[in-house]
Amino acid sequence: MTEAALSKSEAKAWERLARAHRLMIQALERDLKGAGLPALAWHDFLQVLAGSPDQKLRPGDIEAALGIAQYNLSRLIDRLAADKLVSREKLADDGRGQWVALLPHGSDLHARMAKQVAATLSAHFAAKLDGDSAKKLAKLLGRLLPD
Amino acid sequence: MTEAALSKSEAKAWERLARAHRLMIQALERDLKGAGLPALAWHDFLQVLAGSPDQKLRPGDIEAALGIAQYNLSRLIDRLAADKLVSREKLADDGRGQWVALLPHGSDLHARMAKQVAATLSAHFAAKLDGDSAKKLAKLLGRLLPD
DNA sequence: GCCTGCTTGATGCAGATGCATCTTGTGCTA
DNA sequence: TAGCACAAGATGCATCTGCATCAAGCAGGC
Repeated sequence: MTEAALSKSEAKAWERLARAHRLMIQALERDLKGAGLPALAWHDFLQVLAGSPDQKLRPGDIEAALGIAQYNLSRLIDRLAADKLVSREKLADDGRGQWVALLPHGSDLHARMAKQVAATLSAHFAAKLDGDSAKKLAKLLGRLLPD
Repeated sequence: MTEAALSKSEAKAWERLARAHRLMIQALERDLKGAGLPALAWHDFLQVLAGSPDQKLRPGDIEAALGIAQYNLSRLIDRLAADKLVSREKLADDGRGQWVALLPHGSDLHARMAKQVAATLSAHFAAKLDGDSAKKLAKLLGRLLPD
């Protein structure tokens, strides 16, 4: 950190990115709650599991996919498991590890949540991006990501 | 919420937006902590105050500017006030209201935090946007915001 | 086999957030 | 001016997050 001049447009881009993100998150949480569904974090978690080949993953993989902390994930699994949405299965060949597997009830819930999330994204996000704006936006945002 | 089909690029745009935001927030919090500075929320709060004409604002204005909840802001002010960064001043003409005013110590802290935030944004955000990408990105994101 | 170090996941505790509700003060209206 | 609705903030309580640390299992060298 020697000198760190941010141009006007760079500062504005970050400001708007943060603001757009906050507004969308608020809309998503509001609509989920309005539909009597759990918080967005549960959707994201279930989504990752549902998208995996065998409907089950190691905690470390979920952690990486969601970008959340280990201790945080551990307790998130606790809560989902308490609701019979997922199950923990001990690994056969490594006594430390476990699989987190999606249960039918969890699959159901994911479907309902995904539908609501898609509806909110459609109404408050996609609807504001005409033509190929979404594609352009995705491309620009891609530069900010690793790889 | 009848039918809510999201196109591939729309879904990808949102996914990347969320991911880029998360990574930047993590970098910002990490670097602030590494520099022995408070959390990003304090920076944003101080920033709003520092940018106001008289270095003081009504809680409602801060709430709107930051997009955070009233009860949340109330306690955030508690913490900043406890550190002598801001002061609460009773309104003369309305016994319910108050001004939240920036104190010298708060102004100092804001300057240091802003410097660190700019450094992190510069290194992890701006550095990845060449040419007029930042401007294009800001423009696209602008469509997602109200007004 | 046994010590050492590493990996996986859990947990006690403090701080932050969300939610509902309460308190205090204003202004309007009858 | 008494009553009532409404606005501005604060607060009790439950949940969630962050941090440090811990327990259990594994792997490698000796």
